[in-house]
Amino acid sequence: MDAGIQNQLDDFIRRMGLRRTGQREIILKAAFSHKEHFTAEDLLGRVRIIQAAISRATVYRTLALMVEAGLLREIDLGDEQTTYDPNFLDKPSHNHLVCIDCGRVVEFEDAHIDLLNDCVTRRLGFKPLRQTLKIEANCEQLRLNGRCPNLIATRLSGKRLRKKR
Amino acid sequence: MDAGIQNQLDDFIRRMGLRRTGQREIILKAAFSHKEHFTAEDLLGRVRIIQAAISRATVYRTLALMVEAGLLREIDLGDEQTTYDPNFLDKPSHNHLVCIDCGRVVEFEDAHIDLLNDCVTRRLGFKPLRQTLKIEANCEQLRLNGRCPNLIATRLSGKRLRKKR
DNA sequence: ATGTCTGCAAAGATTTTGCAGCTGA
DNA sequence: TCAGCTGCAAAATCTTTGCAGACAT
Repeated sequence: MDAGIQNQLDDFIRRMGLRRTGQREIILKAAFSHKEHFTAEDLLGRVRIIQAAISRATVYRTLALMVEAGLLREIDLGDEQTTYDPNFLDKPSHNHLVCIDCGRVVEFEDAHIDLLNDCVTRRLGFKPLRQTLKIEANCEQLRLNGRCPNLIATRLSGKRLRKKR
Repeated sequence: MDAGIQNQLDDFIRRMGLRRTGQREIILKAAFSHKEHFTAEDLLGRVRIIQAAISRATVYRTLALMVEAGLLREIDLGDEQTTYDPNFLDKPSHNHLVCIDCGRVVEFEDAHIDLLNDCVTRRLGFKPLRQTLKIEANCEQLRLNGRCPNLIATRLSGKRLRKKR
């Protein structure tokens, strides 16, 4: 994990008159230990591997704190779960493409998209702050070759495709 | 409500081997009686005005049915509520702009955005199916004039700004 | 006739909260 | 010191589900 992230949270904590605690440090580390998106429960799982004694409530509270501090963003991948994305620090305006076939999520940036959305927003009389673009698409490889390499990987990993319930 | 919507649901029902019921008809009417977005609870409220005897469970089940049939789409306006948008039949690829100041939601279409996203998606090796774009922005009028006409309207209507809890 | 629907209430899943004791500044 | 933090369990939300009777085809 980038040390700068720790500093950013510390800054936020200081600015808001909050406290640095061991729990917050561990939860932060857990949240940024991977590039993958995660749910609250995922994060609790990671945290419990590092140190078992942290409560679910604290994880939820720290999650809200990290979102508030701008370190994390909630994203909607369409699978009915509240998902957190730790990659907005590195790529502040990235977008998501979700493969309908395998559930794989591709993150991508595109300056043209950003620019165009900016123009459209201004034309509507607003000053753009942030945009959220999700593209759902089919895997072209699956259509051409009859199989999607990611589909197999996804199944092996036991990850859910779409709907949870 | 457009009579075509009724037909579209009926077609779907027939195709899936389901049944036409009075409840479904009423719930459909309620859902498409306005252009506004709504939550499950909003819809139940509307339905209860028409006929009190319909249960919450049936509303939830019919909501899922209408989404399945492609009549309605779930959208995420960032207010932590599952919101349904009845306007995708009229404007199949419209986007949402949410005013951070007043919470107003502006729907807009833009062929350039659609085209560009299509290109980007193909370049990534996928065949685009649907896109979801939400732009959060500040009201330019508020910045320039010190007040946002919609802010007042929003407050008067008692609508929640962002966060529910 | 019979497979689908509905209403009800109970169950589920996820997230929040009240409170007492603990801890960082 | 003392306001903020934590853990726990209970509460709160929102949504789904099992079941028995009703209904559409």
